[in-house]
Amino acid sequence: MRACFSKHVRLLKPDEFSRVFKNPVRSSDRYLTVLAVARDEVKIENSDFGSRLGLAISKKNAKRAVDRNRIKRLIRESFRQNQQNLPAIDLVIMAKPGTKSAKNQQIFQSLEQHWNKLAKNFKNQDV
RNA sequence: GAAGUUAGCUGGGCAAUCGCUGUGUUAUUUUUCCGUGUGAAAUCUGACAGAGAGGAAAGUCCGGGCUCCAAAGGGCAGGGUGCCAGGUAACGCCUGGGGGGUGUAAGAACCUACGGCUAGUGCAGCAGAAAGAUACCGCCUCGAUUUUUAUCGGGGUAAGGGUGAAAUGGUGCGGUAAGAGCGCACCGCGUUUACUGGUAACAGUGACGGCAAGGUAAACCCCACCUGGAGCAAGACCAAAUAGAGAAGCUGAGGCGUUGCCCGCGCUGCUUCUGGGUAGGUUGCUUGAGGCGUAUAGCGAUGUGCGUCCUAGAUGAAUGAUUGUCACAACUCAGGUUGUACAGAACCCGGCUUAUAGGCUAACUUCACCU
RNA sequence: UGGGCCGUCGCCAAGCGGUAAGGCAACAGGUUUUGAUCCUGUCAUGCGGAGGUUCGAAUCCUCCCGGCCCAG
Repeated sequence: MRACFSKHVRLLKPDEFSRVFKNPVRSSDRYLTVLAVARDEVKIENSDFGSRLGLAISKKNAKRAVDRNRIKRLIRESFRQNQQNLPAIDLVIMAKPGTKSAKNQQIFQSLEQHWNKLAKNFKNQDV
């Protein structure tokens, strides 16, 4: 699988977002909160397997547009590199107030921990 | 060379790897249409080529284009601007000039909401006699009482005192009962007037007025000029749906839209109940009052001619990440370590305002040195 | 992205050119055996910030800062 990031691996519609917010598995640390839900079986039949990503970076937590853009880009980059390790889930990532002052490497480390944690969780559920 | 002032430009560079979003070419997957040409259209995934944040993209404070409302029409109301001339698509912007003010070692510079209180109305707490036509103290004079002092009453007076942010031109001389532009000289003042210069604002000179009662228009207002409303979530197209149906009620001088109101104009029956049901996509969307170079007119803003270039177009929202190296800054004996301003397009332009590390250039002023 | 509104004490607020009302809360005192209620007093703490107009700005004007609402 290629490490690409195009439209069909993102959450696009309000319905998809609200489905994640409704009943999520949480994973959070001081920088980010990750919400995850297993994907619908029916929809998976039509498209390819894999996880999908949605971002929710509020103006409250990162006031400047530059910061918001930076956070989103870092999350996408990390997701792109790690998506082959993830199960078929929908993710929503939210920023916390401390995120904007964190360095790029710190955010990457935080994200990797989240990926590992989620991968373990969902494998256990399947078993 | 140093310091200062002003104006303009720039906004880290290069390389490697992995990605993202448009465009073009090409291959491929799937679908649809005509109907069977290896057509047309859409779609998916690759490859290659070339492109991909700003000077403020920001604040949304002005002005325009564009779109709809009648390609906006009349009146009132409302809003805006306010020395003069020019520039511009337009402006509350810019350029040049005038008046006023600030400031420096330097008249280098900088700032300026700068029409009209003699059209009318209003306002000025406290203090003060008085804040708009004024006599508290004081000064002078007349009358009465009185030996005088003094007291009371009538009148004149704004020179002096005191209050205030502000008190009716200033100084001197004359003049007077005391005073007063009452008169004169100088200075100041001016919807007065003549001449000169200037397109004009205005400036200068002379004469005249005797100063006419002040301040405040970012107070109402008056004058002159400008101004229709809403905004790309405008609007257009495609598909679904609001449908259609039934019942009841209301009115035709009605309802809806167009601006706050009145006209005018356009569309049209309206309301409630029953029942049923929802989904978005495409376009607008980037070639423009465009950039660059050059010639030319102009003090300048800017205009004109010629040549040349095509340079983001996202939509849960692309323009990135990592590494190396160079540049700069801070720390450090060195090795090295850390950091690199303000900040992210959303229909597009012209301004203004605010934020901004560092670097570069030019002009002017003063000082120092050399010839 | 566009359009609109608001900042006055810890909270709710009036005032809109002339010394910034009032209520709640807080604090102190009184009443009471104690507490609540009630009474009296205090509240130097405030007009979001910076300029300007004015003799004088919370109020008028300009520019910023912060917050809220509406439009798919």
